[in-house]
Amino acid sequence: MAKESGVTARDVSRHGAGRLHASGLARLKASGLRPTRQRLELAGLLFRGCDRHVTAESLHDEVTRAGVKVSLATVYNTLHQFTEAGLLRQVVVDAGRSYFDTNVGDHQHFFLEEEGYLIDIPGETIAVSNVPAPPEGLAVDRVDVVVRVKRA
Amino acid sequence: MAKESGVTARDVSRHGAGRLHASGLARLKASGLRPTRQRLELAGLLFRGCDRHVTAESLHDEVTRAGVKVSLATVYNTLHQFTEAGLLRQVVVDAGRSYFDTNVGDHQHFFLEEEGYLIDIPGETIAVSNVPAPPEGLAVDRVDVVVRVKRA
DNA sequence: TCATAGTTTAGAATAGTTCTAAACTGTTGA
DNA sequence: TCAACAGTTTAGAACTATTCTAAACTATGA
Repeated sequence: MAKESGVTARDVSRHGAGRLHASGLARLKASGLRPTRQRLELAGLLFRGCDRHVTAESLHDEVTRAGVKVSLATVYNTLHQFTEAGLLRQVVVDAGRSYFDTNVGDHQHFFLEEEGYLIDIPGETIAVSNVPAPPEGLAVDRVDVVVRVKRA
Repeated sequence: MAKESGVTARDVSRHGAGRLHASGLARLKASGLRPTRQRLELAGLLFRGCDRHVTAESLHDEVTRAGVKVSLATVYNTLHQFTEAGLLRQVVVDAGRSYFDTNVGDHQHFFLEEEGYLIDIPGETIAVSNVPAPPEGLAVDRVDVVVRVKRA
């Protein structure tokens, strides 16, 4: 048999829950993260195409429900590593729980507090103007806009 | 001796750490909150004029350092009651810790993550335009802007 | 002054997250 | 191919911020 690279077709079919696509593996490699079973499964769920908002717990539930065993600690580690690598963006809308967004482009959010639910607002949509210069010695890192909404 | 109202001059001089001003007492009364020693002390610290940003812990430290004994649970209760009453506004900038702002008017914030430090940006300064209509069944409650800054 | 409803509190409990150290696994080089 | 090693995962402990509980306390109105 040919030399095995880190992840084989056998691995994929054996742990197929989170459809491995090129993008998951490619993203991991590009970030210098070893393509382990756990990271591939999580990447498979996160990057399967549509933009997603997850919490550590929601993602852990999801991967578990898919029949894959990944510890909650690993989910936390992975979310942070992916964020570090620029594959995810952390969204702060709730003191007490962290959300991660697979859309890392410039955009903002609607946040439905009652349900802990986020909806993307494309970056070109909202315009924030006249942001004042920050005090001496500080530089703007990012401008976050959260449109808090309620059931009408 | 004349009938004592809830809070006497004696109370004030005895527990004087947080200079009782009309505004603290008046605010409590207007909100239907009993002017207890604890609430008056906390109101005294919070509403002494300048706008302030506190966390439960920072306020608890402050009141404790002032030589006044108030439990942390009471600080939490009080911050929430004041918020409920519209005397404070809760600011979400950090998943994991809640900030409360004595400025309840329309305004936004600089947030220095490294130090957990907030700076007000007056309401008229920043303009947020083209906020899209929220999805069917939802109504905009508030638009929060957080300008995250770093030491340059 | 008394009764009562509202308030405070210590300490236990909880939620979300991070840490630890031991077991495991992907990768590399021979 | 395989040993060795660095990187990874994990269970469970630990930690932080916060909320809960139930008993003691206090402001208020009669």
